Amino acid sequence: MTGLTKLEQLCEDKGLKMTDQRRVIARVISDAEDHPDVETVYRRATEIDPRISIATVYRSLKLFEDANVLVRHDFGEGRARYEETGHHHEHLIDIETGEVIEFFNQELEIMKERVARELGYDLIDHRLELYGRKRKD
Amino acid sequence: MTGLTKLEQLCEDKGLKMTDQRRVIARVISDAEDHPDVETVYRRATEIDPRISIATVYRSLKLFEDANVLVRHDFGEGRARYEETGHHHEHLIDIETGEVIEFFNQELEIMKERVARELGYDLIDHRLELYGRKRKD
DNA sequence: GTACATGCAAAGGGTTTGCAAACGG
DNA sequence: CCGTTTGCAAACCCTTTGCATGTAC
Repeated sequence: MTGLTKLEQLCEDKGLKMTDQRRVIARVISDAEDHPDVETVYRRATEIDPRISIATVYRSLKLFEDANVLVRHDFGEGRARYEETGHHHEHLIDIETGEVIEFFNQELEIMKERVARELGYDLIDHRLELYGRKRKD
Repeated sequence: MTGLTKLEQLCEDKGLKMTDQRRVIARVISDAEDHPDVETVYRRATEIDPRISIATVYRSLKLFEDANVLVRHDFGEGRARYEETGHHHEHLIDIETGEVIEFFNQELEIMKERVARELGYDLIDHRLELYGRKRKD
């Protein structure tokens, strides 16, 4: 028996009605090692089950995002990318390949909080992306 | 005699052909205390001179951006905002009012560089935005 | 003069939505 | 069953572009 993915389980726990389409989309995200955009999720989903429309992909991803089981990223490419909610991390984007590298730096986290506080704000969210070129030496 | 704004002067120095429209758009940005989006630049520009189309605003802003006299920002609102190129700073966006507060923190700058280097990359660009709510105490 | 800039409206890319039909709990 | 979800296509928003006309240098 092939169990549910963690994402599917999470969705069920949250009481979301799980249609075949939503299950497939949840699995695609679960299986993704990258940070796929909507078009990519759509492509991968229809490979598994062609009865899925792009509109449903948009609607499901938004639903999952609102349920906090999924995080949407906007890397300034004009389209959104998604990944499963998990441990917090930042992204470094390789400007030559588009590859996305995850990293986490505790000091950076602390400093963001501090800067916001010093400006009189509670930090609600943030965005930190580094764009770099692989060092060739 | 009303002198040229710094931005107009910069554009002329770079050899850009300065039409009336471009001058008005440059002045609008120069006078802006905020980080106006294209629509706002268009509105302010047409108040000064109605002979300006939105297409020209887009084209001029892009031209100025390519000439590095202007910086484009994407704060994830689905539309671009612009500001004059100047001293480097980051932005904190008030999630309730949309107000943009500028800040600079040397430690953060150093750490971004370091993180990229440690991952084997040369830092080419970055994006750091804090989204906060004004502390009410 | 002539290459370049403009206005207009149409096209473009990503995303959302109205509606009737299909479906999950 | 009945409210929800879906597919489809049209609509949307921001931005870009083709073309004929106008203009800075």
